[in-house]
This record gives sequence, structure tokens and C-alpha cells, in this order.
Amino acid sequence: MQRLIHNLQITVNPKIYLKDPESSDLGKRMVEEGIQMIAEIGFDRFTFKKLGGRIGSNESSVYRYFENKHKFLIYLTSWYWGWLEYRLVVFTNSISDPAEKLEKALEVITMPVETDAAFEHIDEVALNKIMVNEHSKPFLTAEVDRENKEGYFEIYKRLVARLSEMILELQPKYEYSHSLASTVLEGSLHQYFLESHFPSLTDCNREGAHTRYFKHLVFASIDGYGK
Amino acid sequence: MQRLIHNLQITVNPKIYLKDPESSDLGKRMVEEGIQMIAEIGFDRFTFKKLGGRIGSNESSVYRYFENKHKFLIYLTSWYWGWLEYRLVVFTNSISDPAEKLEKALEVITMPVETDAAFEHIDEVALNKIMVNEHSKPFLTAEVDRENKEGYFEIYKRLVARLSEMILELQPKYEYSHSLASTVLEGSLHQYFLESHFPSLTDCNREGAHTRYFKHLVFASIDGYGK
DNA sequence: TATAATATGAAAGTAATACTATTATTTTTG
DNA sequence: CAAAAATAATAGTATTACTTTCATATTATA
Repeated sequence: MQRLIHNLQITVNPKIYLKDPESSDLGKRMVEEGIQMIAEIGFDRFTFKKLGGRIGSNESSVYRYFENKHKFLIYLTSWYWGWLEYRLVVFTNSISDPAEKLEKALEVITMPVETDAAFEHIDEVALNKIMVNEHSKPFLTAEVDRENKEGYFEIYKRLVARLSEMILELQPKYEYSHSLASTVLEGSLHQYFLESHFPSLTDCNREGAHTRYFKHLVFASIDGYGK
Repeated sequence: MQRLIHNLQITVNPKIYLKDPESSDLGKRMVEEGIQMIAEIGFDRFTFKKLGGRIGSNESSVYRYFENKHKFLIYLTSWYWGWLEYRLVVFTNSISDPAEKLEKALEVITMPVETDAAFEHIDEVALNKIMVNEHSKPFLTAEVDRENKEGYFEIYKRLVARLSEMILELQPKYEYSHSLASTVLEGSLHQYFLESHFPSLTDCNREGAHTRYFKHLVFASIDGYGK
């Protein structure tokens, strides 16, 4: 994607961090190198001590930005969903035909991620790899409900709501727009995971099949619903 | 469900355990109380030390049955998928009409779980709660590929294959039977999770809507495919 | 430019976890 | 009843996920 807008920043809920990593060079390096590191070794093996070493700093400095590594992951995933939302708006806003709009939205959500030059210190491809490999870790915890109350998942919820609205715009009678939207968002990451690790459980490895599958799933579900 | 068959045992890959928990009273108590404990406090807070205490034994005894708590979770999830597979077979085997058969299969997979008297020391309702709350933890690890090679996920893969076959039986032209099958299995757990923790992201909280959503998703996807 | 405030770095300490190892005791079996 | 097997008790280890304290560097501001 070409750079469309300069000086753009994805904002995440400030409760997620102690000190905004965007506010300093050190903070940006934490995010930049943290993404690389988690993509390389996986979230479970990732520690603040290792990250500190990698950015030529140390553990205690990272702890001054993020309370713990779980919040760090929530920060990264929130950023990712915020970025997807921004792309969803940019690419669909000018489309008036509801069917065309929804189709474009599904492409934005399900097509392979490419680097976005608008955000220099974030490697979106590596971040997407993290999303595929760790996608449920932010919310599959005993603390979901408390964290949800704190608003940590607002961006994700907004994204589901937007997709759900696009579905309803095309087919107002469809009764499962939220479920379908959340199935697509979660399911797309899951299918990518299967493509990498369990190819016999998916048909999406063929060129372009991933997005075609989800487009068909959605349009088949809503076309002529209720008739 | 009423007891249909006596002396029935779900078998899981022996590589998953060091000593078969079904082979002793102590082992059965580990599984029985382990399920209760993980359902109560969540997998992350669960430890073998706590489990040992709960069954009037201790840590080291549990370690003689299971290498680590991750394998214990793989054992439980394998058991669950094996149980679902058994139910799938029992409930669909005698149905010859492909549409009716697939519909029944979707009911078995997506409807709320009830206690199965055929397996006395397993609380299927608590186990299902674990599946909903921790479903991706067995495979979202850095060791998936090695564990997959060891055959730890065979039962799950067989279940996806069976559902996929039922889809193809009804609509041989449909190109995404594996993806659709894995989407339903994963998606059903995910929608249950949303129903509990993120009700605004699902429409499945209405009576019976959960299963209706998945039935519609599948049949809409394959009805008249390719025409 | 001096100084106060703030950010960062280095080191040490803590509690819990996820185990391993050893030995003692109990239970089962031939 | 003896031998073997299973279980229990205890202690120990490395790692993790932090917290605390203090020193030093950087930046802001008077």
C-alpha cells in the first residue's frame, strides 16, 4: 500500500500502557523489536528481559512502559485491529454500492497483509504473523471480563460492529450479522494458521482461495436471506 | 443422553501420557478433578501441585502420569474431540439422507453439551466449558508442528475429515469442505465464548440461535453451489 | 547556565512456577 | 510372605515475571 496520509497514528486505549511507547524513541524501539522478537520466537518464549537486551536497554525500562507482557500483546493486537479498521475505512468509504463495499471489506480483512509505508516503525507482516500464531491469547485468560470492562478490546469490537453494519446494509433481514462478522475476523486468522500448520484441515492454500472462501461464505449466507 | 453402550472407552494417543490415567483409580481422579479444577480456575492458574492436593495425593504422582500440564490439556481436549466423534457416529450413522445426516451432525457439534452417563468419571459439561475457554491453547504454541508430527491432534483432524465428507456427500462440487468444517468446529466454540464474554459480538444468545446460525451458514454455503 | 525534574540503566531481590531427583512408605501380586 | 510396583514426602533447581533501590544520563526551565 502506498502512503496515502502522513503523520497518521493509530491510537490505542491509554490504559493498556503505563507510558505511551509512541512518545519516545526507546518506546518505539520496544514496539518495533518486540514485534520482530515475538514473530521469531513466539509469545510464550518472549520476555521483557530478552527485549531489553535486544534494544540495548534493560528489563526495568520496558516495565516502565508496559505493566507486563500480556498488556504488551494487547497493545500490539489493538494496534493491529486499529490499523485494519483504518484500512477498512480508507478502502470502503467511497464505495456506495453495498455489495461492492462489503466485498472490498472482506478483501481488506482476509487478504494477505503487506507492509504499510505509512507506519514506519511497525512491520505489519510480522505483526500479522503474530496475530495468526497468537490470536486468541489476549482474550483467552481468566481476566477477560475485567479487561473487557476496562475497554481493552474496544477497537476489535468496533471493527466487528462496522463489518456487521455493512452486512446489514446489504441484507437488513439477516439475523446473524454480528456472528458472521466475528466468524470472518476470527476465522480468517484461524484459516491462515491451518494453512501453515494443518494444511489437511483447510482448502485455502490454493492461490486466492482464502479470500474467495470467505467471500462466498458471507455472500451465500446473506443472498436471498429470509426468502 | 442416555447410556447406549456400556464398557465404552475413548482412546487417545498413548504418547500424550506417561501412564494411562484410565488404568488406575488415582489416574481417573486426576482426570476427574483436573477437569473440575481447570473449569473453575482456568488453565493458566492450574498446577499439578494444586491438583495433587485436591486428589489427596501430590505433585510427583501426577508427574508420573503426565509429562507436564500442557500434555494434560492435550489429553483432555483429545478426549473431548474423541467423545464428539463417537457421538457424531452414533447419531448420524443410521441416517441415509445426506441432508438430514449433515443437519444432525451440526446439531451434535454445535448444541449445548449435556452430561453423558456412559462416561462416569468425566463431567462433559465442565469439559466443554474448558474447551470454550481454552480451546486454542493446545495448538497455539511454538511446538505445534512437532506435536502434530507426534500425532497429538489426530482425533481432531479425523473429526474435521468426517464433517468434511458429510458436506461433500451432499454437495460434491463444493470446494471448501475442509475449511467449512474447521470453521464450524472452531467457530462454534468461539461463538460460545463470545456469548459468555462479548455478547455484543454475537447473535447466538437467543434461544436456539447458536445452532440455527451454523446450520444456516453451512447449508447456505453449499446449497446450489456452482450453479 | 545552573538546577531541578524526568528518563533510563544496572543490579539485586522475591515469590511462584514447572519441573527433577531421591528416598520412604504403602499396595499389589505371584 | 516376599518381591515388585505404585505412590507419597521432601528437597532441590532453573526460570520467569516481576519489584525495589539507587545511580547516572538527559532534558526542561528559571
